[in-house]
Amino acid sequence: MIVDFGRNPSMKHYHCVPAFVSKLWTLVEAPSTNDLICWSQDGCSFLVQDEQQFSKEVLPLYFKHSNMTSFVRQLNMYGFHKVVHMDSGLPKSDGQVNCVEFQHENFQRAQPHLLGLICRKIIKFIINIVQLNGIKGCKRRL
Amino acid sequence: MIVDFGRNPSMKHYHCVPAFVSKLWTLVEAPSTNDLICWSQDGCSFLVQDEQQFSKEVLPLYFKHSNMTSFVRQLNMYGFHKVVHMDSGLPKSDGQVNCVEFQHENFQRAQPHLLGLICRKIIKFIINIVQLNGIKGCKRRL
Amino acid sequence: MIVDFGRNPSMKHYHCVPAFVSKLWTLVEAPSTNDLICWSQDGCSFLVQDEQQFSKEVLPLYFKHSNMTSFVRQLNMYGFHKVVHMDSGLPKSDGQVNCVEFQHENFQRAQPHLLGLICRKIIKFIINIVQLNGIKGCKRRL
DNA sequence: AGCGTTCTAGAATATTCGTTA
DNA sequence: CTAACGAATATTCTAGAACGC
Repeated sequence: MIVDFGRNPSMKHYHCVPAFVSKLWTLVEAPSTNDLICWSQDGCSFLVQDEQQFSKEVLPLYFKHSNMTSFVRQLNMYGFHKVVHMDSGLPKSDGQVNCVEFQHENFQRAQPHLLGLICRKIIKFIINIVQLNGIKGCKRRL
Repeated sequence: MIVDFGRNPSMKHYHCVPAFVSKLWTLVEAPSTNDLICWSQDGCSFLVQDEQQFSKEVLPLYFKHSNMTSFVRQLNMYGFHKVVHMDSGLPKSDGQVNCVEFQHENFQRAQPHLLGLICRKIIKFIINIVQLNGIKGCKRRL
Repeated sequence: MIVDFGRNPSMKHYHCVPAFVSKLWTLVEAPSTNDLICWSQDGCSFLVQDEQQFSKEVLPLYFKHSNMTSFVRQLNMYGFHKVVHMDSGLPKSDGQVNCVEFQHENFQRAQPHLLGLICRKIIKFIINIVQLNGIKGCKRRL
């Protein structure tokens, strides 16, 4: 397995590592955004320091949106879990920024070889009414 | 059903008309881009005059991409069909721009009340291996 | 039915109108925060002009949190729907702030008598007749 | 027992890439 | 050859579920 540590978000992603996971790794590693997103001290999780600035400035560099909620939906989709802090939900004192932490057992600093183990949860089923382009009709119209 | 024909892309679209169809209508109607996308003469189809310029300049104003292929995929998804021209496939002479034409029986000039009849083809099925967070385990970790 | 239009968030809420709905009405009506949350032009929906500033400055005045996601969860819980705009998700030009719009058929300007019709969705929980510890296990770990 | 807050998941559309007919 | 489709991930809006009050 190969992981690309390219400096810009246009790096390739390889077949064993989903695009999201590859981008996330690059994102957390990137020194230029370490003030907004970085590894935790022990390297077993990552921190987003200022959710609002992060979503508006960093997310669109890697994804087609700037919504923290979409980012979190993807994290959950890949099995990441929020690390809940004792003071979450409490009002912040002045100048204190919020801090969000997420964790996945196979997403750890200096352990890129584990990334291939992170997989997306598959949607269980979908249905139903298929709009047929004229059931007996031709599939091509001139 | 209500469709908003507002002049700018910030107008709403309502639940009976899918976002794509609502955007497409606005796009074809918009006078500012009539040189790139417009109704055909009889109003039963629409034309894209310069595929390249259209995809790079117009699409990102309405969608999260600038790829003609993604636009076409959506058109097919909603039951639109390409109108094949006699000279398609022939080499273009200098200065002649390509022209693409698409059609849907419920997408016609001055007939917005038909838009609600245009519906997306539903994906027929999806499968499979669900990553279980520990089958017997909890769904939430703190 | 009585609705309290009190100026401060400590107003009472009355039995026919849930606390959340009562607070929401007060919030939208309040002139002091009209730059962040207000009625739409036709009075059939309400707008949040700057999601980030709104969540940090206004929400904690009325609720025990400052998270937009919690606010939205409540809105959905009471049957409100987001009104999707055509340009949603597209990159904003300079100085252009995001705008979120929500709607409920019984939440309209100058129609407080309708508020009593807004009710919370009932939780559709499944009763586990037999407590199957070890099989279904706990759903949360501490 | 019901409401409020939080974390996670469901469900539908959107985007991409590759294949089919 | 190419229009149309399959299939997977991505993004969005809404709902499920746990827990505290």
